[in-house]
Amino acid sequence: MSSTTKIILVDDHLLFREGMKLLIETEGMGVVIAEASNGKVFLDMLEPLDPDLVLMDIEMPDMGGIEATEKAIALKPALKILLVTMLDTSNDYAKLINTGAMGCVLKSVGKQELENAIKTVIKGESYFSNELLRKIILDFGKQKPASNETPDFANEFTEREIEVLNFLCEGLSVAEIAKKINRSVKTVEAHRAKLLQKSEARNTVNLVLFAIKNKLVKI
Amino acid sequence: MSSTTKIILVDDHLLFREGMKLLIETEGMGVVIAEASNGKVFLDMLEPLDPDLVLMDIEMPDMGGIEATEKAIALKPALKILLVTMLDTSNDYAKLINTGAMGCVLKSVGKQELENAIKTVIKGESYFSNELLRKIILDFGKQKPASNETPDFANEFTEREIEVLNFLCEGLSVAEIAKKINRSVKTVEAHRAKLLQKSEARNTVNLVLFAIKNKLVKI
DNA sequence: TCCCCGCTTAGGGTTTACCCTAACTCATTT
DNA sequence: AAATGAGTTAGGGTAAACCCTAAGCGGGGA
Repeated sequence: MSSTTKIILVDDHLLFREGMKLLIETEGMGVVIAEASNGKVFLDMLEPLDPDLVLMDIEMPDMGGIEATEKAIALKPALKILLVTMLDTSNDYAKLINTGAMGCVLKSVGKQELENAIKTVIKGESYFSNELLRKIILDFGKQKPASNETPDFANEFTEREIEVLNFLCEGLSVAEIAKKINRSVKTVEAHRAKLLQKSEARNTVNLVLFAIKNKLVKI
Repeated sequence: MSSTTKIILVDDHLLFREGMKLLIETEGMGVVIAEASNGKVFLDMLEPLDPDLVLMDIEMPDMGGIEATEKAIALKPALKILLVTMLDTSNDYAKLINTGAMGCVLKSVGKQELENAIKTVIKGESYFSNELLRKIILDFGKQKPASNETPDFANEFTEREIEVLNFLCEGLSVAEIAKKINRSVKTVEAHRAKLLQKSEARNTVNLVLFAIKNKLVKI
């Protein structure tokens, strides 16, 4: 990799590609050997051209950067792809991490950071813009507390039913639960029957799966 | 919050607390109104002292920073906590995000970044060190593909057993499974019995919970 | 080649789960 | 005061789950 880095640009905006090409080549970051206007065009040129690095936009017609990256990595696992994206609210940024891309920078980065990102990725290390990292972390953080909140279903069950449901989800038998809450086996069975009815489950396994899927219990 | 920021330091190393206190007060970031050597001591002083900000270490004896943060936030949801940690491999950094802490910085940060972090958190925004963000993202990225791989337990079960296990985890009864795979009810029951034995589960619910916890099935 | 062992298959018998019904309590309504 | 309705309690009977035993099949080793 001591020779010039061979780069393919993938972006649906010609102007952006031209600007990037000029920036990359005047700053000596590498040489742009090809350009593609979407993921499909890029995948067709991947085999013959064998680039060192791909700068890939995410929002593109026909095939976006996420899908194109996944398919390209499936073909060439060692290929280094640096995603380039705008920071808006429409994307699921956490998804970027698992595409196989070695990094992701914002379109708003300066040439210094872009050069840094390219060098880092070429070295085989990953590079993600700090702003992007922060956004992913915050999104990630917001999801969890939301899922910790009591879902709608919780209102549909009585206290006893929830108590029994929790024991059932720990794997206890009805007899064991009856002993724990000092009630007859038949009573606990009745509570479970109510739970089955309300959750439209056909048996205890379905009930437990229902509770897990609706996050009524912690496992 | 226009007056001086009241800060509690929580760290088991006296020297670190003294250094931090000196740094905070000479740089005018706030005033350290109390110090605690672990999470328990801190929680006892939280109610009477009512701090604006808590600088909390993670690795501490008796009660660590993660648990202390969760308990403190449960008591005072608006409390601003800035975690301070070393960047090593033993921590599950992704866990930090859901503690309720408003931020996390590394012990290696300079006074400029610390001041920045404190001001950001006091404003009500979150602040996480870039190095830490990067580590979390990388861990997060590594986990996903790993969890898609077949776990160790998978080798312990035969093909038929795995087939039956998957149906059981969908909530099907033994009779339904027997019909699906064109075998006698007794045969399917025998497979389930083997599964129960191998997973040391006492009943089907426990077996399903075992499979879910060990990621043997997708739910 | 024969033996051994694990997988798959299945039956008999006991325990538990599941369904239907129903009494009692208590808060709310008429 | 009587009626209503939901929650908790529990029994009786049937279906399913669960445990023990065992035969047939097929691959690997003495």
